[in-house]
Amino acid sequence: MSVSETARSGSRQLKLERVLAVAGELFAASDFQGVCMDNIARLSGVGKGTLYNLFASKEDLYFSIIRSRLGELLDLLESSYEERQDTLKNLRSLILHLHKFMSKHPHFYLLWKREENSLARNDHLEIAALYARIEAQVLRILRRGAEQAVLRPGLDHELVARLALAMVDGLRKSPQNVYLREGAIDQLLEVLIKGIGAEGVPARVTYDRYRHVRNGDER
Amino acid sequence: MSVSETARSGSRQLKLERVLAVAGELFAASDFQGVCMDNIARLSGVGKGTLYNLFASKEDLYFSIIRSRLGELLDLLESSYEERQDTLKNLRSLILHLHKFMSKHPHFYLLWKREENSLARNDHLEIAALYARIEAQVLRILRRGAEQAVLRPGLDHELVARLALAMVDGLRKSPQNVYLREGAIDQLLEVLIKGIGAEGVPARVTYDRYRHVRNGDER
Amino acid sequence: MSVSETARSGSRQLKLERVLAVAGELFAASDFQGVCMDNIARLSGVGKGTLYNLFASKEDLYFSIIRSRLGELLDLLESSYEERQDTLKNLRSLILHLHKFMSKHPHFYLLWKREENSLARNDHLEIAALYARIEAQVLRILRRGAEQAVLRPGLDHELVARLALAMVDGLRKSPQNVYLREGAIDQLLEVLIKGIGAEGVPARVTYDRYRHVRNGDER
Amino acid sequence: MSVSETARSGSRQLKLERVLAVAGELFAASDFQGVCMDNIARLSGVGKGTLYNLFASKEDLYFSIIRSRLGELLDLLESSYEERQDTLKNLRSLILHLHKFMSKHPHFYLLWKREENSLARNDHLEIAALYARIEAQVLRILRRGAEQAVLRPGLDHELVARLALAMVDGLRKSPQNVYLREGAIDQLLEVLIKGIGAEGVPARVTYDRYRHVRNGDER
DNA sequence: GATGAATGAGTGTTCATTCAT
DNA sequence: CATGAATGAACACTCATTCAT
Repeated sequence: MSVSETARSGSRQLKLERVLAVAGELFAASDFQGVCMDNIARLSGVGKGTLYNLFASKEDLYFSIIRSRLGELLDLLESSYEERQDTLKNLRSLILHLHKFMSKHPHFYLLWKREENSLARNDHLEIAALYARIEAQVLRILRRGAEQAVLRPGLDHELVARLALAMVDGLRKSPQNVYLREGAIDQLLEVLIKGIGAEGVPARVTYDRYRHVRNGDER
Repeated sequence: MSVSETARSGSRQLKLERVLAVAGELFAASDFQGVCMDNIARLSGVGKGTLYNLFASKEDLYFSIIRSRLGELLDLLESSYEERQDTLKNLRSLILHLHKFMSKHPHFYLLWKREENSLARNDHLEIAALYARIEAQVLRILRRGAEQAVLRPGLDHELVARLALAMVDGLRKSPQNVYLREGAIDQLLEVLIKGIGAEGVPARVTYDRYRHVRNGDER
Repeated sequence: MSVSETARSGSRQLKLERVLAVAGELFAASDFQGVCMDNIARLSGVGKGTLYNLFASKEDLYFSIIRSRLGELLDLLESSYEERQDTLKNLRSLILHLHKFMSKHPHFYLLWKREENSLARNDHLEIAALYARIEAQVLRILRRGAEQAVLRPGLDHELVARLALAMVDGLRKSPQNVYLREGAIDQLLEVLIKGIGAEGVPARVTYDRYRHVRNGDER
Repeated sequence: MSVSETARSGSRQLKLERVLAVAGELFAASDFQGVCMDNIARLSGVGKGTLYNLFASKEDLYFSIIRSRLGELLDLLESSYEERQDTLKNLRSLILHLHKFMSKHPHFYLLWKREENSLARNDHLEIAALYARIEAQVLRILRRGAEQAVLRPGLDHELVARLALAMVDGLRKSPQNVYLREGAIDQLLEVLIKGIGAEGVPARVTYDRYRHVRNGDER
C-alpha cells in the first residue's frame, strides 16, 4: 500500500493485479469449475506455478477476487459517509457509489452476487462478513435518519437496508444500456425516499448532481 | 401431464420427479460442476443410464429443474391475476405468491438466481424468456394501475417492475427466520406502495389477509 | 476362488490379474513414484478409469500386489508344514519353498523387501502382519525342534528365526545365476543346521531331494 | 578433506554436511520422490540454488548420502582388519563394526538397503561397487580363515560372505530395542561360527569384549 | 428400457530445475 | 557465489458419457 514499495514487490503487485483481472473475467464468463488454471495462467502471461505462488489454490484465487474488490468498495462507501451531513444525501451518495462501482466492475459484481446464492463454500463466511459491513453502513444512515425524523417511524431498519440494497441490484439486471440511462438511479431514489421518508420530506434531491462517468472499464 | 398416461409412463413420471428433486437439492448445495451424475443416480435410485434416457445431458437436467419449477411458478402467477380486480390487490397477490413460492422451493430459487448471475450458459435464453414473462406480468399490473390512476404518473414501469421483483429477492437474503416473520412482506408492500402509489392511495392493504402457510417443505 | 465363477467376474478377475502383473513389473523396475498410472493402464490394456474401479488408489494397487502374493506364499508355507514330521525336514521344506517362491516371483519379492525398508507407509501394518506370520511359522518349527532336542539349547528362537529368513534373503542378492546354482541352498541349510543343531545331529539332509524347477517365469 | 581448506570452503563443507544429514533423515522417513528440494533447502538453512551448487541433481544428492556414509563405513572396516590377527577375531570385529555402524546411522542404513532392492537406478553401479568392497573384505577374512584351517573345508566363501552379511541385516529388522540387546550379536556370531567353523574351533569369543556404546545418535 | 462397468479427456496441483538479481 | 521467484512438464484422480448385456 505504501508508495515506497520496491520495484520487486511492485512487479509482483502488477502480476497479481493482472491475474485477478483475467481470472475475474473468466470466472464471470463461466463459473468456478468452468475455468481452468491453465487458461488463467496463459491469459495472464504467467506460468501455472506462479499462480500457486500468488494464491494457495484455485478457490483462494476465486475468493481473492471478490475479497479485494469488496474491500475497495467498502473503503469507498465507509469513507464517503459524513456523520454531520444531511441523511438523505448520505443515502443517495451511498447508492450512487454502489451503482457506480457496479458499473465499473461488472465482472466482480457478478461473482459477488453469484456467491451470495451459494450456500456452503468454505470461505463464504468471510464474504458474508464483508457484505454485513455494507448493510451496517446502510443501517447507520437509516438510524441517523430516524433520529433526524427524516424517515417515517415504524420501519424495520434492517429490512429496509436489505430492500434498498436489493433495489440497487435490480438495476443490474436491466438490459445493458440501462447502466447508462441517466434517470434510473434517480427514480430508484425517488421510489425509495417516498417509500420510507416521513411526510413532507422532498423525495427528489436535485442539487449537487453526481456525474455518471464510466471510466476504466475492463474491456 | 395428461391424466391418461399409462402406468409405465406414470412410473417414468415419478422417476423423473424424484430425479429432479434429488438433483435440485444437490445442485443447490454445491454448484453445477460440483455435482456428479453418479450421485444423482444413486440418490434417486435409478441407474446412470436411465438419467440419460430422461435427459440429454447433465446440463439438460440442470436446466430442466429450473424450467419445470419456473413453469409452475408462471402458471401460478398468471392464473392468480384478475383483470377486473383492484390493482393493488393484484400487485400484493403477485408478490405474496412469489414470496410463498420461494419459501416453498428454496432449492429451486437458489438455482434460478444463481443462473441469473451467469452470463453465457447455452440454455440461458430459455430461462431469460421465462423470467421475462414474470416481468411482463408485473408490467401488466402496473399499467393497469396507471390506467386506474392508482400509481403516480411519471414512473418508468419497466424499471419499477424490476425494482419490485428485486425487493422480493431482498427478502430471501435475510437471516433464515425472516421467511417466517409475518410483517416483512407487509412492510415491503407498504414501502413499495408509498413509493409508487399516487397521492392518497392507502398503502396498507389489510382486508383479505393472505395466510402465510408453510406447507410441503422439501426437508 | 470358487470354480463356478460367472463369466463376468472371471473376466474381471483376469483383468485384475493382468493389472497386478504389469504393475508389479513396473514397480519393481522403478519405484513407487517412478511409475505412473497412465502407463500401468496402457500396458495392461485397460482404461485409466478401470484402474480406479479395481483399486482405490495408486497406493492401494501397489500394496495389493504385495498383499496378494504374500498371501499366496503364506498359504504355501503354512500348508506345507507337518506337525508330525521330522523338524529338520520341515525347516528345510520351508526354506526351499521360500527360495522357490522368490525365484518364481522376483518382482514381488523385490517390492516386498523394499517395503520392509520403508518406515511409515499407511498400509505398512498389514504387510508387517503378514510378515509376522512367516516368522511365526519358522518359530513353530524351531520350538518343535527344541522339544525334540534337535536344536541345541540356549537359543533365542526369535532371533534365530530372523537370522534364518535373512540368510534366505542373502541368496537373493547374489549374482543372477545363483538362483539356479544347485548347491547354494544346501550350503545355506548346512551352515544353519550346524549353527543351531544339537551335537550329533546330521546337518545334511540328503534323502527326499527337492527338485529345483523353474516353472512359470514372468517374462 | 584436506586440513588446509580456506574458511570459505570450510563453511562450504559444513553446509554440505548439514544438507547430507537433513536430506538423509528426510529420505529415510519417506522415499526418493516423497522428499522435495524445497524442504531440504529450508531445513538445511540454505537456498535452493545452493543445493544445485553442491549437487548436480536431486538424484546426485540422494546417492551422495549413501556414497559418503558407505565410504566412511568402508574406511572403518578396511582399517580395522589386521592380517596377522586371529581370523575369528577379525570376523567378529567386522561384524561388530557393521552392527555398530548401522545402529549409529539407521537413516543411512535404511537408504542403502532400500537401494539394494531397486534394480535400475542410474547410479546403482557405484553403490554396487562399494558394496562389493565390503563383500571383498569378508572374503579376505574367510580365505585367511581357510588358510589357517579355522573354517571347515568345502565352503563356498562367496556364498558364506553373503550369508554372514545378510545375518547382520537380519538384526536390523528386529523390534527396536534389539539393537541394544547385548546378546543378539553374540548369538549371531555363535551360530555363524558353529555353522562355518572347523571341528573343535571355539564358537564363543569372550576375551576382548567390544563395548556396545550408542554414541552420537542423529536425533 | 434399464443398468453400471469401461473409458479417456480434462483438471488441480506439485516440484525439479533454472536464472535474474 | 547465494537466493528464491518463475516455470511447465508430469501426474493422480474424476466424471460425463457410452454401450454391451
